Amino acid sequence: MKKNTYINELEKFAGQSATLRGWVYNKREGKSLIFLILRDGTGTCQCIINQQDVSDAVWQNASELTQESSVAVTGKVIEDERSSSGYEIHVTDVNVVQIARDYPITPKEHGVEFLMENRHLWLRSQRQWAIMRIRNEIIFAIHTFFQERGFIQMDAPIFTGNAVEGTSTLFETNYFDQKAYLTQSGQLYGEAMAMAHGKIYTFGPTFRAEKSKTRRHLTEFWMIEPEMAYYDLEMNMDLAEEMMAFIVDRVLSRRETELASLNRDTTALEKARKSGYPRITYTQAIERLKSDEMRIMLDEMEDSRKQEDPQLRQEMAELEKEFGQAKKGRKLQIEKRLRDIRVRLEEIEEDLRNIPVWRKSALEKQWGDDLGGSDETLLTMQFDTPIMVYGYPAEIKAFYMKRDPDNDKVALGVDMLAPEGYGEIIGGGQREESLDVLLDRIEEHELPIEAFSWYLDLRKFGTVPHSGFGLGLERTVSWICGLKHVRETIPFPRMLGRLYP
RNA sequence: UCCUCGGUAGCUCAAUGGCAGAGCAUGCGGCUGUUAACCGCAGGGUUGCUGGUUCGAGUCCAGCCCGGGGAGCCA
Repeated sequence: MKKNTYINELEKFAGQSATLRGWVYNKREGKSLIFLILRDGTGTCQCIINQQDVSDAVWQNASELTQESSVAVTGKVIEDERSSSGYEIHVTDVNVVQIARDYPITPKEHGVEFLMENRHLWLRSQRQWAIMRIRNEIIFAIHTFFQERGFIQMDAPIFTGNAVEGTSTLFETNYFDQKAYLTQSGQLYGEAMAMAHGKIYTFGPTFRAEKSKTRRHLTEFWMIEPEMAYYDLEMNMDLAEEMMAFIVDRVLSRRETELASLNRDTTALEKARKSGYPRITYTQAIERLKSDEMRIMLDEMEDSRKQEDPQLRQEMAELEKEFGQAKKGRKLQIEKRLRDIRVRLEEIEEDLRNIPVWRKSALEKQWGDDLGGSDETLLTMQFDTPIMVYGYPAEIKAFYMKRDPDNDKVALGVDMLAPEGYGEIIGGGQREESLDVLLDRIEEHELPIEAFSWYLDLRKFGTVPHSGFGLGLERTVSWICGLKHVRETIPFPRMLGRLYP
């Protein structure tokens, strides 16, 4: 096959003839002109077929093309503002590879259920394309960040013999007639690997069998877990925020086009591209939640939703009145706006139901309670960058977390919370390095000590202070892309009730 | 598991308990350097399933199935 020319390198071929191979994204047809929007994986480009410039056979080929038909198009590359890529092809030849019949995803609007059933095809659309390229950039940034700092990537096993923290619900499998679980965290293995290499990170899938149906949950998601010997909590937090700032900076500088095509407001991201995120203790977080300022913020939220509702309803009534005598184009506009208003009204209704619950959860919070999703959202609303909350009550944290030497009730754990309501994207902390303390903790948590024999060896043979954290890839992608749901951040999401495609 | 909203044409959605509709998509015809192109015509329905109330059910009631959002739990 002749060498391909890709749409994202068309500027090199300006004025020359080139052959693009790809798929028909859309087609507009006239009497003697066909406008083809071709996509090839690197971008989209408008191709113009003028009946006067091509043979009858080529014209015939072009008119038979349908959405998502595969095709090779040859023509002259011309700079033109009217094309999405800045260049267009004045076509001289069209070679059809396959004509696609009845492609289900039209360039119109579709519902979530339909799109999820067609995820294998949905991935081809502009928006999903942009998200996957940003996901890739984030993955590349993570590897670059750690590799440049001397971290070794080592992966933890996916089959494990025991439930690590004893709390989560895990997927159980039959491992040659023995019970095995799909990993919920590679951390304990990460600790072993850090004792061999100093600084390591794992990058792999993680599984949770919890029946969570929310925009932040998947049953299978990817987690990055660095683990470092001779690192305390503060060094751990420094690393976490440097990594996050590095990721954000990379995406902002290298995926501008993709962010723009997602309509992502980058002003919020700009503030996160440099490290120095606010750090507050768990105790300060509780104080904030119980404060007068929080109560006022919630009251204001409630009032603004209550005001917005009648305004939207009035606008809706006016639009519906106008609809009858509106022209076609205006009708489409009105329908779009009406849909947006309905979605917003549902959100308002839900917020108004939830705000009293959030208020109760926040204002009645006691030291020792865990922070819920709404508490995290309320806290992050007071900042415009990610924040780190550290020093949690030891009782609500895992057995391996080291306690504050100055306060036995406090564990040296840290969570990073993303702004704009995206919630926890990092969870981690300093690990307990003392054998005797760990033995006590395992007993307190009533965990089977046999399963942790190898883990305890790490404390017997040259134990050192060490720390690490877990970064949730999909939540990070979701925040950076400004998405409403993590299901769009992974090619084939696995969620409650979703195993196809 | 619980709370909450929903399921009508291939898709997105309308329809006071009273003749099931529109736009898009598809097919045919027309028109245009078009940008979700536009204009005309046509085909397209077990209103998620089962039962009940009623002269009459897409609409009301009960149960079930499927989906959205949230709680708990978490990244």
